[in-house]
Amino acid sequence: MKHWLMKSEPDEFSIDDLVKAPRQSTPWFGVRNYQARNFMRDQMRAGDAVFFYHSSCPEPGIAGIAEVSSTAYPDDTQFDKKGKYFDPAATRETPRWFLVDVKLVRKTPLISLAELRRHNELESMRILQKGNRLSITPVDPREWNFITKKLIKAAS
DNA sequence: GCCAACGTTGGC
DNA sequence: GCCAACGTTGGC
Repeated sequence: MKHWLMKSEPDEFSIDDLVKAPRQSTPWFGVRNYQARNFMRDQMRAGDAVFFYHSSCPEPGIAGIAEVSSTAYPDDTQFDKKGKYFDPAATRETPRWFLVDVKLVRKTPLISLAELRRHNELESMRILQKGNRLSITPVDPREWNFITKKLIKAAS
């Protein structure tokens, strides 16, 4: 089982939206970056663990734990001519963009970006590197354990 | 709103 | 294949 961090802007889709979603699950639509797509398409498996991260907001940070709940399949929004995720180069026969379903495990107290930066154990996390913009990144198991067993526990 | 960092596009 | 220009991300 792998561990991941997936960013979402809470104005678009927050941890509370996931709590309220049917079956507390959502297709992770709208990813338009090849590296992030490849993680979903090639490496994610049902049962993989996910940090749900709030970005581009007043208090960025980890807002919950989720899990991958499907293998990858084409992102329907690429075919929607009216939508903002439309991709004219994509066809039903050869889709360009893929997604996985993500299901809530539990909402957690917010572990802020500032808090994450405070710990040497996490200094190599992708999310903390300067210039990092990738919306889906792998998380080292040791970092996963540190965050869940130390930070989230202490904040709960 | 600013701006640094990064990814993509397109002319050559 | 190079690289300048452009658009986007995301913290602050």
